[in-house]
Amino acid sequence: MKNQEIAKIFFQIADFMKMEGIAFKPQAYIKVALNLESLNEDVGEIYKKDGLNGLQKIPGVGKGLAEAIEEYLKKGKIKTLEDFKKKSPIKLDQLLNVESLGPKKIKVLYEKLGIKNLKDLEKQAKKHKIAELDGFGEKAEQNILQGIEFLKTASGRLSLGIVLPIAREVIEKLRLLPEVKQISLAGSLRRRKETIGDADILVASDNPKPIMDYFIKLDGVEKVWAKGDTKASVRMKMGFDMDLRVVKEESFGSALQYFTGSKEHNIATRKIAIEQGLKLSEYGLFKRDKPIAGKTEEGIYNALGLSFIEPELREDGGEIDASLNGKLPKLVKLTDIKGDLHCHSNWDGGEDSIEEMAESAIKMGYEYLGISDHTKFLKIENGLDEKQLLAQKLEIEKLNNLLKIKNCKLKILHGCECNIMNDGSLDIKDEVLEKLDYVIAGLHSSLKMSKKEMTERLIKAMKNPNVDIISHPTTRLLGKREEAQLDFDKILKVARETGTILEVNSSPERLDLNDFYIRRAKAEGVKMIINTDSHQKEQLNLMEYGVSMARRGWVEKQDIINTLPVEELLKNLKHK
DNA sequence: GCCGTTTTCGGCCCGACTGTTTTCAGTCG
Repeated sequence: MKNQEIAKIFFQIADFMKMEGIAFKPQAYIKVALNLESLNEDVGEIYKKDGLNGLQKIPGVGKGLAEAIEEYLKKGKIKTLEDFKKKSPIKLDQLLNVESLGPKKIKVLYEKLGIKNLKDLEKQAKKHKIAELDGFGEKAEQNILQGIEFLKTASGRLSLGIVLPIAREVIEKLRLLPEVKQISLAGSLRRRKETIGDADILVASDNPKPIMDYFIKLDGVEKVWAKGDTKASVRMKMGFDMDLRVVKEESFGSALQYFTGSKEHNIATRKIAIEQGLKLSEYGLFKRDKPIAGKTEEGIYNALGLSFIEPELREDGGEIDASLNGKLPKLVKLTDIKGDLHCHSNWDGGEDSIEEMAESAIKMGYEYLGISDHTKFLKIENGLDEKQLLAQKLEIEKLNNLLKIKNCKLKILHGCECNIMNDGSLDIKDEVLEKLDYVIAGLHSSLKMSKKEMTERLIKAMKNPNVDIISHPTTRLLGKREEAQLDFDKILKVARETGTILEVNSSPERLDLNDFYIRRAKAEGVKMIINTDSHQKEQLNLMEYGVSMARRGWVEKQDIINTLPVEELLKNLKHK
């Protein structure tokens, strides 16, 4: 898929143009780059099918950019970018990562000091050459040096699982201040993107000063980037930035809408406002200069003729049209989840016993808990063999009897997470798999196979009548391991035909399937299950992350089988 | 560079904060 490559080039061209002071064109490139990034179809395929005309059907693509895409498809490069690079040897994408540097300043740094890359930048800053320049100063030089340090220590975005709990802690502390009338997460965190650049928090108050003062002195704060009357930005010790913004209560809804984004969603909603002769900003929705909405987000959307759009959908991925036409999905909720089928016990080296896991599940109000320990191929995880699985079955029957006597509604289901071998066979004999309540199969080894081999391997496993669920289908580890090469269209087709359920793995380091694949799976009518892959009882709480991904994938309750009561759930499995 | 039932030309979302500019440009979101 060339989409991402072309998007990257368009972003680079836009940056060079900004550096040259070219107006408006950069936005045109950026818009198309964003659209390409989120496009489900391969531009190469579009071009093959419908040529330049097909390309021009992509929003924002006109004649010029269609030809640029064609040029890349044919030659693997785009002359516009090559020319920019020839004209200036600046490593623009590298330098733009430095906080406080933009295209204009980078241009000055190159012209006056010959700075081309991070190394030059650091050298000149340490020699105090930058502070001497017109338009720069001591502060600017310090900020550059700190920006370089940050780039060395942290590599940009952190996972949702790290940032969300910290941001929630900060919110709970701020909420205690008497000046705070309302408070909410905003930005990508509220939209629950899988990785977070910085955490945004919005507060409604008439008296911001004490809030700002308190915020910049919070425990987790390492450095204060900026602090004004209504806005402050700090660096957290955990390696990400947190922004706090305070607005008046009458603007809280419009500010929340604005700061939740995404940027593309905001541009789209503002356009709708403009079409209706209104003006939408973070301060409210205005008709001439009179506010007609702003207190609540619902009020803003409704005044624009839209029904409320859940934050997870606000990516300009069709949610505005769906809202206009009353076609928004009724998203699955955490409280819809009735149980968790991917949990490990101390039988395979997990931390807690089946009984302890069950106790936690009871506390969570679950109707069922599935124990699915690793199987024998995974020696490093103490994988169970056939004999151990049968012994485990007896133990679970015993525990279920005890639960019944205690009048507990929880039922423990017995499964396993068996290993899909290189040839697509499983590491546990079918006659034992048949005796379990359900079977999960997962890829855990030889993850670098070719696309064709990997796809065939997974398809063979899905065709096994004992395999109900495929765990973490793409095997990616966020920020650590690329997803396996798979022909996802084929996988979806076979999943639907065989009734195999795909897992949405809630572990924050996996989030696999991700939102993009989830939406495709739903579109193909493939059923999914949201599991935690818990290796200790506390991890049962990670369910919300998987639910968030599912919501970002436009998924409704009926698409997820563990929203069903236990008898219905079992009926939806291949296992009989 | 794109787009259009107000336009094929003239617009393109909009505001806060910083630093060094004595009135605002650049950056960020």
